[in-house]
Amino acid sequence: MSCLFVQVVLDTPLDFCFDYRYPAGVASVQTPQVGQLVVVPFGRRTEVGLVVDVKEDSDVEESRLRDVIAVLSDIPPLNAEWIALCRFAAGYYQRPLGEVALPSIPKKIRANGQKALERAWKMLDKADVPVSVENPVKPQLHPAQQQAVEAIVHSDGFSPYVLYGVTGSGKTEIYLHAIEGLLRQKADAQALVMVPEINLTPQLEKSVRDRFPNERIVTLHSRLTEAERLRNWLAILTGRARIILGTRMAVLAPAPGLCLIVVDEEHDPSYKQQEGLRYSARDLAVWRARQLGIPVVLGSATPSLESWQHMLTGHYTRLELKERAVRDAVLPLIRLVDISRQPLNGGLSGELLQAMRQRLEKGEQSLLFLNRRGYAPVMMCEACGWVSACDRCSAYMVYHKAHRLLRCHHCGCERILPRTCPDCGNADLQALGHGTQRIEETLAGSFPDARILRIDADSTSRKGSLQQALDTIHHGQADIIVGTQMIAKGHDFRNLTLVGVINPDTALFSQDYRASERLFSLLMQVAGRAGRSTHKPGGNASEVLIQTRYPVHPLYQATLSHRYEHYVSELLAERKSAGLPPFGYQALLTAEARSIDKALAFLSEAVESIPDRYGVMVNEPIPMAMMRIANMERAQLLLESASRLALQRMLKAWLPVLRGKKSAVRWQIEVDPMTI
DNA sequence: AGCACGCCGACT
DNA sequence: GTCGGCGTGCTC
Repeated sequence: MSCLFVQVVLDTPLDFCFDYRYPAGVASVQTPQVGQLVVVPFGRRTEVGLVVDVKEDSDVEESRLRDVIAVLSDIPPLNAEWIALCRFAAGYYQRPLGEVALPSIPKKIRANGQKALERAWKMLDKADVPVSVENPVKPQLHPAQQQAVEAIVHSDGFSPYVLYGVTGSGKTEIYLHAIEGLLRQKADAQALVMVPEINLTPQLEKSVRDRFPNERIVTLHSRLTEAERLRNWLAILTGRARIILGTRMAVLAPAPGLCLIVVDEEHDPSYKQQEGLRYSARDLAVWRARQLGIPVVLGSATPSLESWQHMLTGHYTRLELKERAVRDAVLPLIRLVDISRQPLNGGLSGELLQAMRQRLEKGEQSLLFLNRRGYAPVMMCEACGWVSACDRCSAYMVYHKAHRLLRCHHCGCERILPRTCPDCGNADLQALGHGTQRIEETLAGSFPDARILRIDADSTSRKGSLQQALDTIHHGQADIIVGTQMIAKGHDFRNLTLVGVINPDTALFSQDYRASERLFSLLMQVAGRAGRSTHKPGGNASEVLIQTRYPVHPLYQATLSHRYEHYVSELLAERKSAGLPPFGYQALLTAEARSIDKALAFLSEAVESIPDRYGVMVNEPIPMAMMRIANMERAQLLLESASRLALQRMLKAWLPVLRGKKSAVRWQIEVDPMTI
């Protein structure tokens, strides 16, 4: 009998597979199959790998071949579609297959934890029969929702949808109905719903569980314990879990019966992984849907320009929700407060303070949104001009008053605020600008009787403290909330009728061409926090006050109507004339070294080593906007092409050359970068 | 990436 | 005389 060989991928940065003999002893337990997990010797360790091919012979020298030690025969093989997805992601984002496929397999499996596996199987079997509950209440769909659900449920093959609707227009309800319709079509059907942030999974999970009390629902995100991850992953792989909820990593869930993918808030930059395999979970979701021939729903109040353009060209179908779903709930009134010609009180305009006072008198809540934590973004000596610069980064250290600390938000280093200026000894250091802590202080002075709650990364570092803060708001135990990004997404507050946006102008002049797109969606999102439920009779409409020095800017003018499309065509025209995404494709090579010259020199050499440009435009290497972080200086090289294929070909030919170069400089390539 | 082997400085 | 620095080389 001829010996069999298997080709195995392992979690290494090496961009190739390894052949192993598949000995008769192992074959008697289980015939070799693509997608199986096997235990193999690797160097002087043993590793778990994934079989990607079974063959009659191997090109590898006989003497170098080693034997497969064991097959993880309890675990059903990962199917060919899943492997193809990993292959695509690895190829497109220019990483080895092993770095895509293996990290998505639970660590307890890779560590060959037999006990953990047994326990997980047992738990799965025990909880396999959910208790039947009486039918959940389903709200009546309005016609636009009905239409959207019909379209999704009756999709024929690959069908990408942009579900475009403002906050509160009932997108979640559409997801729930579409899931219900599609799961009903096949007994083994599975649905995947992704949200951009881990903080949003609990509330999604709750609404899904309430609606589907008889289905097994699992989550997949980075805060699962290893035991949970193993259990959930097995539930997905065996088809027991019919609904999968998760963050971007869930796009790699090995669901054999996938029939629907939902990407909620599809425009959100969090869908792009910023380290390791730098994938876009939204793009992979669309690829996966195409591969499987299933519908994919991209939901947003402010769709990405990429999706919007696909919608214009007819590649994606537009499903639109024009009103808020709750009866009588209206969109908040947006007002621009011109702060260029008026004195501010601790960063707050008279109009905003007045509006807050009114809310306090009526017992309603206000929210101030400010994307800057800490007390003041920089400290300064007015006598000599000293500023609180970080020694290790090209950034200012932020003042945190509670601990009298200067803290660098980039490298994390801290030092105590000096009592006097380190340069001239002046005793009077000034706080410049406003962070959430300082706004909180100002408010405490202006509204001594109000209950003020600050929500930012500093106030919610303990586990569960964000949820606790949100509960405080829901229970009406806070009058004024001051917060960062963190509160912009998802959470709706019933008694909140005023949102103030403190300092959004910086994004208008950012180097990053995507900054204004992001600002728009952020403003729409914070506006969505206000007045989601029916207004009290006689009450005023909810209001959003945006403090700006540029009220005539088209971006702000477009927010007044809440209609993204008023602004999006302008953005698209700009992108088109500049050849920027979605009309062009980019890749970014970044290098970091002890000195900027070394990083730049590396990039210049890298340019020299390009074997074939395939017409791709290669820009000059330049220092990055944040040039130095933690004493490493960083430079970047932008590659641009009107053709995605040309860019891919160029990278495929070039990166092996680059990897072959021995250099002390750390570098990485990012395809479709989000920020440049 | 790990984890070897490999050849030069300060310690019991 | 050994412990250990991190340079370069390999993993079927």
